[in-house]
Amino acid sequence: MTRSEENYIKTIFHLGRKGTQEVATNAIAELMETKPSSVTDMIKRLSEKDLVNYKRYQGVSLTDLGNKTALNIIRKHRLWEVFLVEKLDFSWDEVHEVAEQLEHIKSDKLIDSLDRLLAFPKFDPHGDPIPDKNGGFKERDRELLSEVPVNTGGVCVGVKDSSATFLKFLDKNGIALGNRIKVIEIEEFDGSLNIEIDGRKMQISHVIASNLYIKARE
Amino acid sequence: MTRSEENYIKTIFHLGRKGTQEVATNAIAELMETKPSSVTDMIKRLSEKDLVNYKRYQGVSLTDLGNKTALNIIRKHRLWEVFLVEKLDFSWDEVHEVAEQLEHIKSDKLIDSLDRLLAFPKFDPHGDPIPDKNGGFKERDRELLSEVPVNTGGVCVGVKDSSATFLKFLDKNGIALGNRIKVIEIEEFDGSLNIEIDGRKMQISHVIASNLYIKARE
DNA sequence: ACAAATTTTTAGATTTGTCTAAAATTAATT
DNA sequence: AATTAATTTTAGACAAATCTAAAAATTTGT
Repeated sequence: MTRSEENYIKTIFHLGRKGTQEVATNAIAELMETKPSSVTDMIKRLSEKDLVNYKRYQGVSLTDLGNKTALNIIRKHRLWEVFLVEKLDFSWDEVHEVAEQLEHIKSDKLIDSLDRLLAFPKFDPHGDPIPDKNGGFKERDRELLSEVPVNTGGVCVGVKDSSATFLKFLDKNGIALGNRIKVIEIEEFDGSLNIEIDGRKMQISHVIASNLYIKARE
Repeated sequence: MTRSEENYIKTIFHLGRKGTQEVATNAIAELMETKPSSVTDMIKRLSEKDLVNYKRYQGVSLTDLGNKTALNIIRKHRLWEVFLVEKLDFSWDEVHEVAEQLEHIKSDKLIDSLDRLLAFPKFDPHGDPIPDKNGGFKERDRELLSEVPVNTGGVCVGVKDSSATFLKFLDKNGIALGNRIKVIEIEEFDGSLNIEIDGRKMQISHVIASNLYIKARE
């Protein structure tokens, strides 16, 4: 597998999660910042290799092999992210770019040893689950902060948007994974929330709340 | 810099160390297991980028920029080797292949943090020196075991041949960096050596001795 | 349902890095 | 010094991955 093929597989995986639909050529092109015609070319190659199911004009989906491949790349990406934060003191907004490179390194021994060094972490620095060697992982029970009613709350366990911009904003406002968050009031007018976070009161916009996951209430 | 360009620069650097001569196209092709015509093509590209000095039919040498580039790649390669051995329990014959991939990862912060994690090592697992951030490094005073006279010795500090085959042979015979080696007798007939290594007596061929470095006698 | 808009694919070109085969240059040998 | 041998370069071709521009298929809107 070339680096480029791996990137396409990964993108198709991420787009495939959302809806159960086939993934559109244009969606892939947009996310990868490339042209639809390039996507079509690559899809054909991936189809030859039995990594995707493809019928002209009908979008694309991963085969079992493609799915397994995607999970392996994601496993590597997320393990490297943990490594960068835990061992090299990277902040959570700095890890993505480097992990994008490291995820393509080919060595089973390397990744298994890394897993061991990190004590087999189950989640990456953004709260996303890390697939195990066989591609298995359990999506943690969680819900968006914007979805819970007033007077409930929970521990912050992940972010939906993991862009550097959003993560830096959270840092600046002292919001991090592990914080205990409780919704005090929801503003009718613009949907902004008054919350209590680790004892401290603050107000956040609806957009912020809709990108923060808290552990689901049982 | 593309991966391929980096590999050429690295190869030219290694070949350039040996003699002070310009490096021959054929030598590069042989070491990289590619064709001379491909080498010529690439040399032209590197020349355009001011990484090598090149005159047709006259061989090639690194510019200052090329040299700096080479040292940076070698720094990364050797730091990753230390990481693999120290943190991930790789053996010294397993590190090269993976380090060949890792050396191309682009992130100054990554490599500086790695350097710190490893406590700024000065030598890699084969005893080769690790250049610092500015490309500076001191070649350790050392000599080949095959060059020292009877009854002298020293600590084993490096290997000349770092192929997996040779390293595995050393493992099998209990020879490792840090061992104290003394030459007891040199066989006239085939140049093989009777040595004492960490108290234990053994015989090694001339070829073996000419690939083991010991710390130079003052 | 049919025209318009959108999406997707094809066709042909480009860049990088490689190759083979042939030509040019340099080195070696007698 | 002239011929042979070895090395190096050129010329032309190819695969991977991309692009632009145009054609084909699908979806949308009225």
